[in-house]
Amino acid sequence: MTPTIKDVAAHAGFSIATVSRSINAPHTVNPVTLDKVRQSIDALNFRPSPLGRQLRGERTRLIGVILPTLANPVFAECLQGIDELASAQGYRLMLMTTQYDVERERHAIETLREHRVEGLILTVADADAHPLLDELDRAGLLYVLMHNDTMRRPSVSVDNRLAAYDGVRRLIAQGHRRILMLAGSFAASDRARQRHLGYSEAMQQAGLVPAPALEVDFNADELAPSVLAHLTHGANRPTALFCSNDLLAMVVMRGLRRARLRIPQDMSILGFDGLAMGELLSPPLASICAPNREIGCAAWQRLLTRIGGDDDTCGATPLALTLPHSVREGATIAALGTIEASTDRDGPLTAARPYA
Amino acid sequence: MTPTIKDVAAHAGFSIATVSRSINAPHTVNPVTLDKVRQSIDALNFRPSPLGRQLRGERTRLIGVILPTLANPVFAECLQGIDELASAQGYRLMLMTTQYDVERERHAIETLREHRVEGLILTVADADAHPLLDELDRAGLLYVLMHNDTMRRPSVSVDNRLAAYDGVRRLIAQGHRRILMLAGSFAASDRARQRHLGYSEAMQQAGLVPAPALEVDFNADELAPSVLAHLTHGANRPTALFCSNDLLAMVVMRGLRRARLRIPQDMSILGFDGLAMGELLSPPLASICAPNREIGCAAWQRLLTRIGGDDDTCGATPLALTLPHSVREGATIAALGTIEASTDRDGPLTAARPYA
DNA sequence: GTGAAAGCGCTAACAG
DNA sequence: CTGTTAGCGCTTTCAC
Repeated sequence: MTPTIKDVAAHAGFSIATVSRSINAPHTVNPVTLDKVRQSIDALNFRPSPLGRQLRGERTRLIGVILPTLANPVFAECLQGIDELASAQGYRLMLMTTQYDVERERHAIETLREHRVEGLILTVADADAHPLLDELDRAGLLYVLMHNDTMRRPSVSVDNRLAAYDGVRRLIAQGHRRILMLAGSFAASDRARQRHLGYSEAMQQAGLVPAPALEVDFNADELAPSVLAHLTHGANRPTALFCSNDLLAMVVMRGLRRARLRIPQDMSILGFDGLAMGELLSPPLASICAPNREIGCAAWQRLLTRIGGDDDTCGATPLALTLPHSVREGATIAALGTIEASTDRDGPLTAARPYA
Repeated sequence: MTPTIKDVAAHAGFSIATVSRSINAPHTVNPVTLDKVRQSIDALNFRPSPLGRQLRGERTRLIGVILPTLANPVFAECLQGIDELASAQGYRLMLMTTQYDVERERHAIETLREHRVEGLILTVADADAHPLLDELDRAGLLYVLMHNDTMRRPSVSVDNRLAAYDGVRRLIAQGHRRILMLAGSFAASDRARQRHLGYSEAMQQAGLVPAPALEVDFNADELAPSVLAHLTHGANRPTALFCSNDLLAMVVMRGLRRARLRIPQDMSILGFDGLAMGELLSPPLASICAPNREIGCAAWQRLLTRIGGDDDTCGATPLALTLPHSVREGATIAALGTIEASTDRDGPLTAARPYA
């Protein structure tokens, strides 16, 4: 069916070795020969099979990408970033999703290893204590994490703690004092933990009392009554919500509306992710923005560097690459009419941060 | 590094052939031998390399997926559907994106063919007259289109014309008479054309005059002044907009708001795609829903059937598989205060349709 | 500058 | 039931 190197050799009247050289090291072959070979290649429309090369121990030019889901645009955006660079540089993507299931993570890693991918770009639920990643380290298979917030492994992410801190400070600066953090069912993820830490720090620094993150079911059509009670009842109801991601923020906004709360008059909302879509909402969603596409790009670049052999593990490059976040203003946040809290001991938001 | 079949053979004290058989045809091998081999496999943690198999001409268990972009959740949802089924059935996905660029489509198809994928699932800009697809037909490489609306090729889609027709009828039933269709920069796509046909038919059937689709720049921050003029000026301004996809609808909604138009009081909006996200908007976006995940699933299943060899090209199965659409109610559509048009000669929306 | 031949990991005849 | 062998498409010594 598809022509092989043999066909070309026969057609050109040379050996397969010469054909191979014409492709991989043109300068080592007689220009006249080269020309004939090339003509045969064109005539037969020959393209060398990656399979042969791979088997020969060459680089497979394959990289594996493992994501929790594509339903969250955060990951689709990362993937977009990876794909743009990687495919322009001649690498192919093998994609697998895990639905945050550790067993599927294991399966994906195994499968991709079998396919001899040169490296892995992945997002796992919790990176720090992850036996599979330890195994990758041992096996010498290169990988770069995206979004996972850990110092122990190669990763590209924003500083989730600092980002959350910055965002919550914004809420506080707007006069909010009773601020609650909401998290999805994967509250156990390293990101969510870091974000909660940032929230807590911002609160404490303002003399406020941080609360544990309130877990919200992502997929339910309505907010659970117990959650709604937390958000609406009593004089101590929160005036602002920090949602651990944008999708959650959108679900919460819908839930609040159904409960006849107005946004932002009755409740301010701050998301996390910076989904492009959030800006199209009404009111546009205020969010702590991670540069998702860039995270994908950077992850690819780090992987490529490492594949290239520049093993700078012990060098200057830190394991965790932190990309800058930003806080996107949005009409889902309103200043609290009466500034209840003047406890802001730290001056304007641009003041010194508690940690670099 | 990774153990090969040879290592296992040596470890177990048998030939590689026996090891191979133990894996691929266990029943043909002596139980005692089998047991030993299996122990060696476990001991060495051996997993057969797909590369060897592939080269041997076996099935690669690879399928190629080519999508315009992942920035539009429509395609991410399709991909999700494909991935769920395919990876559960032991197939791997190689993903490439094209940004609607024909040259990249060509490159993607070529690349994936080189990798000996067993089939392709793809969405192209315009399927009918697509030389690359003709070439696939000739070459005998199986493929299934998603979302492309053509009768000439294997595809899974909704009936874009009928769907648009149904949606626009809904607008008409609400009293709207001046309805404009908006399309993105890929107005040339087969889908967009079909949707415009459906729009036109619904209009004409109600005695209204369909207009050409108004092209809108997707990525601009604001609506172009010329577009805005169309939408707002004069007594003949439209009261309802049919947007050829949901992302466009969202951009348009934002543009209208910035121009101080209220939705739906000043303008009704109907989208197309049924993005889950649309329901989280405020007001929730009315949309013509395509079952995107299911389209992905169905495309995979069709491909699998064809790979399986059941070449029913000449059989009963029609080339184009049409999945049912639905019209999602949403608060972006309001009934027109004064029902200007009682020209609706066709009674309720459930009446006979112009084509099956 | 070119060709012959080995071998990557595996499967599938074909012998034994 | 098991081993030997050839060969998938390719790169790469090693001779010539």
